[in-house]
Amino acid sequence: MSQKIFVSAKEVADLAGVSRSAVSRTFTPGASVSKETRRRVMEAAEALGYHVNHLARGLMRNESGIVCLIVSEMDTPYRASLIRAISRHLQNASKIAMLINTDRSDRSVDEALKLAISYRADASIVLSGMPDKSITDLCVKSGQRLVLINRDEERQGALMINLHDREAARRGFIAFQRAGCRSFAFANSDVGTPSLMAREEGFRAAGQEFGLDVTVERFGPTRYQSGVVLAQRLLTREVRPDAIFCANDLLACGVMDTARHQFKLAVPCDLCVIGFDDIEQSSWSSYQLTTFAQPVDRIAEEAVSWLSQPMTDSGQFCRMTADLVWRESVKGG
Amino acid sequence: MSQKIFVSAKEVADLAGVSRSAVSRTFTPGASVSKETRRRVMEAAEALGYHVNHLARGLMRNESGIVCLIVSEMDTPYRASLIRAISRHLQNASKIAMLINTDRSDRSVDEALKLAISYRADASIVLSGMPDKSITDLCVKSGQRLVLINRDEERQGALMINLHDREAARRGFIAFQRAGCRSFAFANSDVGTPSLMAREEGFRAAGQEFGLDVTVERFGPTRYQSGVVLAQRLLTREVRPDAIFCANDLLACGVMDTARHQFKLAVPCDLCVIGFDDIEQSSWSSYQLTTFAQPVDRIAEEAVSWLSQPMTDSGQFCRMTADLVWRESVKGG
DNA sequence: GAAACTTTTGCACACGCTTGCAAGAGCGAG
DNA sequence: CTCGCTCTTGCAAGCGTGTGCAAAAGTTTC
Repeated sequence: MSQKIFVSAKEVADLAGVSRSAVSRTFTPGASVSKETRRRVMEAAEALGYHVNHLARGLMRNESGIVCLIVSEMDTPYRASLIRAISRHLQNASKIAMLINTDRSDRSVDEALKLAISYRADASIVLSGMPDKSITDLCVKSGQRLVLINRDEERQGALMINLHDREAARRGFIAFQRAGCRSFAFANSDVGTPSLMAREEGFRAAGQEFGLDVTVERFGPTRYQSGVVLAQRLLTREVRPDAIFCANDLLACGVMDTARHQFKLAVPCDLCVIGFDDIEQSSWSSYQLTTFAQPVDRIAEEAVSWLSQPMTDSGQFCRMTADLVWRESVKGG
Repeated sequence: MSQKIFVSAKEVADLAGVSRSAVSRTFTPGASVSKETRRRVMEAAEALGYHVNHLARGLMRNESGIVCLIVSEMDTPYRASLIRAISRHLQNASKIAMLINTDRSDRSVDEALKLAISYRADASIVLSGMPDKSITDLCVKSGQRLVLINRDEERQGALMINLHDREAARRGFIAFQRAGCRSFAFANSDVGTPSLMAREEGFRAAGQEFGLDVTVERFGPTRYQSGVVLAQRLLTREVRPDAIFCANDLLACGVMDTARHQFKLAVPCDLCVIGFDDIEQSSWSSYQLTTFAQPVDRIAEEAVSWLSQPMTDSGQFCRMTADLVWRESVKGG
C-alpha cells in the first residue's frame, strides 16, 4: 500500500501562524473568522494544497454528504440517464454519489444497503431490486433517508417514486384503437418488476374495459434481445397482432427491428408499436418510436430535494405521469 | 437535519461484555481474537445491527476504500458500460466507486479531483476531460493513484490506458479498400479528444500511405445528432464518399440512418461505414455496424488491478488493441 | 508443578476534524 | 480611564475507529 500523506489542518495552521480551530472555521461556512485570519489561512492552504478531510468532517458532523445509488444493469439507457440526472442534482445540493453495482444477485441489494450504512451515507436511492424489509427498517432506524424509484412496494419512512403506469398503459391502448388497430398484444420481460407488471395489467385492464382481447407474451430480461424473441413469438401467432405495447423501449426496438427485417412488416402500416421510457434511441430515425417519457429530471429533482426535507415517520408516495411522445410508430399521431 | 444514530462498537462491546478493541479486532481480518469472543461479538453486532464505520476506519488506516470515477455525459452507451465494468471490478476488490459528474465545464474536472482529495479517495479514474497538471501532481504527491483512460497525455505517476487508435484506423482504411471503396471520408466530432484525433490522424495517414484522398468533416459533440449533420455535409459533396469511418459508433448510427432515410442509400452497397466502440446498438439489426470494439472489461480490469500494485514514480502506459468486429456495414467481410 | 512459550485481551493513544466555552481583543460611550 | 458590548480566538473534548504494548490467560514441555 502506498503511504498517503495528505496535508492536515495542523500544518496549515502552523504555516499561517494561527490555531487549528481557525483553519477549521475558515472552511466552515458561517463560522466566525476575521477577514485577516481567513486570508492568511487561505494563503497557507493554497500553498500546501490543503483540502478539508470529508471523512473526518463527516465523523464529527454525523453527516457524510454521501448518497448511495443502488443499481443493476446501469449501462441500460434509461438507468444511465437517470443516474446522470441524479448525480447532477446531488452535486448541486453539495452531496456526492456513491455507486453500488448489484448486478450479481437480488440478495446483493441488501449487501449494498449494508455498505451504505458502513459508509454512513446520508441516504440511499434504490433503482433496482427490492431490499428486504429488515434492512430498510435498519436504514430508517439509523436515520438514513431512503428513496425507492419504480419499486412500488411500501416501506416505512421511505420516499417511493412511481409513475402512473396503469393509466399510461390505458392511454396507449386508446391510441392503438384510434389508429384502427384490431389485435392487441403486450410484450413484457419475465423479470416481474412492479412497474413493468403495472403496465401489463393496465393494458390488460383496458382491453377488458373495451371488450377486446389482449395477448401477453413474456420473455427474458428487459433488453433488446428479448424484444427479438418476443416479436418472433407474437408475429407467428395464428392471429397476428397489429399493435404491440412494449413494457419498455429496449424491448420495443427489438420488436420493431424484428418485425421489419425478419417479418418484412412496415411500421406503422402493418404494425403499431408503443414503448416506455423514451430513451435516446427511440428518437433515432430508424425507430421514431412513439413512447411514454419517464420524467427523468423531475424524478431526480424530487428524490434529491426530499433528502433535505425534515423526516416524516410514515412512508411517502410520489406518483408522476409519463407523457406520451408521439412519433411515427403509431398510425395517425 | 435528521439525527442519525448509528450503533457504535462501544455499544456492541458493552452488550457482548468485552472491550471495544475486541469488537474492532473481530471485524479486522487477520487480527487475533478467540473463537468464543468472536462469536459473542458477532451475536451482539447482529442483534444491534452494527456495521463498522468505514469513515472512521478510513481515517485511522489512511485508506478509505473509495475510488472516484470522473466522467461527463455518463449516459452515453460506451461510457455507461465502462462505468459498469469498473464498478464491478472495484467491488470485487472491496473498493467502492464514487461518481463525479463533470458535465458542466472542463474546469470541473479539476473540481472533481479536489473533491476526490477531500474524500481521501485511494484513487481517481478519469474518463472525461483532461485535468490540469498542477492538480494531478497534487493527487500523486498526496499518494493518490490516478488512472487516465483514453486521455493520451503524459502525467507523472499515473496509469494511462489507451488504445492503438491510429493503427485501428489504418486497419479500417484497408478494410474499406478491400471492399472496393474509392472515395474515403472521416466523420469526427469537433471536441478534439486525443483518442478521437488519433483515429482521424491514423485514417488520414493511411490515405497518404496508399496515395488516396481522405476528406475529413468535423462537427458538434460526439453524439448521434452530429452524425446526422456530418452525413448531410459529406453526402452532398460533389464527389460523394462511398466509405465513411466514424470516430465513434454514436456518430456512425447517425450517419447510417441519414444515409439510408434521407439520401436513400443502401449500406453497404452504396456506402460502407465503420465505427468505433462497439456499443450495444451497433449489434442491433438496424445497424449491424462493423466496428472496433473497446475492450471494456479488460480496461476496467487493468485499471483496478493497477490500483493495488506498488507505486512507481514514473508514469506508466498501457496500450491495448481494439478488435475489429465484422458485421454488415462493409462489403464482403 | 514450574518454566517457557503462545494466544488473547484491555488500555491508551492516534487519526483529522468540529464546536461549546471562556478568555482575549477591539471599540465606542460615559 | 473604565465599563459594557461585540467580534475573534484558542483550548480541549469528542466523533468511531485501529493498533502497539504490556499484562493476563492458556498451553506445552520437562
